[in-house]
Amino acid sequence: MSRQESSVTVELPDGNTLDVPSGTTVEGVAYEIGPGLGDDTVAGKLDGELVSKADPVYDGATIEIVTPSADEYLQVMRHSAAHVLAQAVLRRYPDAKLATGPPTEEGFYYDFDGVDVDEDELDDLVAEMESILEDDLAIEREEVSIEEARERVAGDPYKEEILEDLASGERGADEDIETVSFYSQGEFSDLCAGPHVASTGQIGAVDLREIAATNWRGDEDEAPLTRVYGTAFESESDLEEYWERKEEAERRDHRRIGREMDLFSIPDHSPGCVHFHPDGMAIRRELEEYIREKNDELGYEEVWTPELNKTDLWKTSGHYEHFCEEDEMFHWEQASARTESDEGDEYGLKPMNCANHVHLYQRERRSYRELPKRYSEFGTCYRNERSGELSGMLRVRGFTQDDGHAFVRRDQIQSEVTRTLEVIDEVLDDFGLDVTFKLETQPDDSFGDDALWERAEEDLRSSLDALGEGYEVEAGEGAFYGPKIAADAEDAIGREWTVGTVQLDFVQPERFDLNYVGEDNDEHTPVMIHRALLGTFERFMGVMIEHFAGRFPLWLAPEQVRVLPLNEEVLGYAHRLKNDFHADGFRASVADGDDTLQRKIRRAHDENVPYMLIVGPDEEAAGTVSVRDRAEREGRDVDPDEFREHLRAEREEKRLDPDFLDE
RNA sequence: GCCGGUGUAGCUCAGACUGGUAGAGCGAAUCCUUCGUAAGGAUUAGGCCAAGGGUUCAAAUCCCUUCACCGGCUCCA
Repeated sequence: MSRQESSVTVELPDGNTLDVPSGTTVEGVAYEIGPGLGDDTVAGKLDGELVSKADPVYDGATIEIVTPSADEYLQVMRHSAAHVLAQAVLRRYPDAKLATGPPTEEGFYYDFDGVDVDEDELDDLVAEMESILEDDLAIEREEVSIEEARERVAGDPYKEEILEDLASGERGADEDIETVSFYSQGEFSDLCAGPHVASTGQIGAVDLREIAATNWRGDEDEAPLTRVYGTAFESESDLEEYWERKEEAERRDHRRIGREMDLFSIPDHSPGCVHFHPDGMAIRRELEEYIREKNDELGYEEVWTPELNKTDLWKTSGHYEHFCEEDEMFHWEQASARTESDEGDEYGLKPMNCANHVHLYQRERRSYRELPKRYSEFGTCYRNERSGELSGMLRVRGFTQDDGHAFVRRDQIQSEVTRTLEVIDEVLDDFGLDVTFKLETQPDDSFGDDALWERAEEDLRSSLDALGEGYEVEAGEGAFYGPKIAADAEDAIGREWTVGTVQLDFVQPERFDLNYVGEDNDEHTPVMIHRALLGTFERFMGVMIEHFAGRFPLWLAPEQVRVLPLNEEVLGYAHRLKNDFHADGFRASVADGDDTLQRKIRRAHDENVPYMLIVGPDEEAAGTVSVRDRAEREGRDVDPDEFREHLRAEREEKRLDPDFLDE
């Protein structure tokens, strides 16, 4: 292929290539393809990166044209909406200093200094923004020299900083930069790489969500800023739909449902520590039993080790150093007045279970024939998470992991990890959860040498490949002792939470000097695999509550069947039915208060009971029941034995929704 | 931890700006009602207004401190 100085070649999404004169912009390429496309061009993507339509293309780039029908359009529009917000804020607060205002997954935000708004004023700001949209101001791009840009941003400390970073090539700029771009609309102008829509009128609908505080560059030591969150959509109806989704997320909030269904509480006297109420514990017990079965299948031996250890243990393992750096370990010197010794011993609450399992491994001399040696434990750990991090059951200080450690030979790593991943996949599938695997690699504060890390990451990669489900890589997110695979489940609000994990650890076996006697009669160092299928019972239950919105599958439901007697005459029949369910291990009750039937039904629905059995004199006489499920379906003249048999199957197969009344 | 907000009955919230006897709905208890597929009626009980300090003749209300929670930032299972 001959390539001249004056032309560049770009690759189009369909795989074809196009030669255009050097310096041609994204928009120029679009016109080259077709005038209609050119007219529609809003922005472009060069090698996947969103750029302005005025950006020149470069040789070898893969180019995509962003038009109003593209997914990226929303992002562009929201970026423009952020500018409109800044413009509106400046109209009301002329002295405000602008920091940054990017689009986000859900909308956009803009950070300001010198703005003191409260939630009540958001409506006024929205009105101001809407008037800017109505004015349909043209959004214009301007390329200016660094020198001129300096003059323009003079007195705006944050913009000055951004500009200087750009000028010195620090913020991702790969070449010397001579010019920067400004975007302006009406009296407003902002240093910005773009891209943007052509005019403010093209932003369909905007709204502001909330005010939050942040710091310049997200750094606590930097200046505090006020962040205003908003969102924008192409139409009012899309915006309304968005708010409905937010409301749905709020209705599903596990803290709200947990209180309403009386599942758990986190009292002020133990922040970050979940108290499981009887109904919440019923769910946890099911989860525990389920995981025990899985652990049995995987060949784990269940153990229990204490929460309290001397910190010496954690100093050997490296946890002490790691956790104390962030002040995350609960530890103290225990005064020893009784022994009159000068110094007390230092104790701590375990932040992880692994060191205790190492002790169990280490107690005996191990042969290669014993490996993999696997210990599992529902171990309760404590970490002193910073107060601002705590969040219901999802982020806590005291938590119980469905933990397990496998001590393996190097040649066993891949099959062991793959098998564990398969089971995690299977487990999360039983809950109907979408899961994404992430490979998290060596962090900055890692222990152990790089060659070990490389090898460990390679092992995990090949296990993930063997699983064949695809995965994402998160660089630098691994544990300090080894890389890990995180199984992330998505909650109702679209947040992803790490539930299961598999972590490789070459470091602790060395620090504890673990070994086994190999076939060759020499000592070898085993590798530790840390893993959890659900992660922690606390977090997993929180995710479950939101995922099911409190409408748990039969096997997890705190109350599975409620018998609703029509009147006092049939109380005896109702209780006999309930006792039959109890005999089958079901959680069942009789609504024997003096409420009306309608009221009893209403309550059972409010409490998300999967099945209601309504019985009156007719049913008693016929020896039948009337079944109603929480999806408001009804079935009359049902044989109770047949129903119970169905229930056993529904429970056993962990079906997600009551299906006795399915057609 | 940082920035902002909130804390009143078991729950959801009025009352606070402008200091002057603490309110409602739901829930609970009791009684009436004995009911056929999402709220029958009446009565009663429930609060050291998060905790501590201050201002004042007087504080749920104004000020300060602490604690907890919520939303972000940052950090993690």
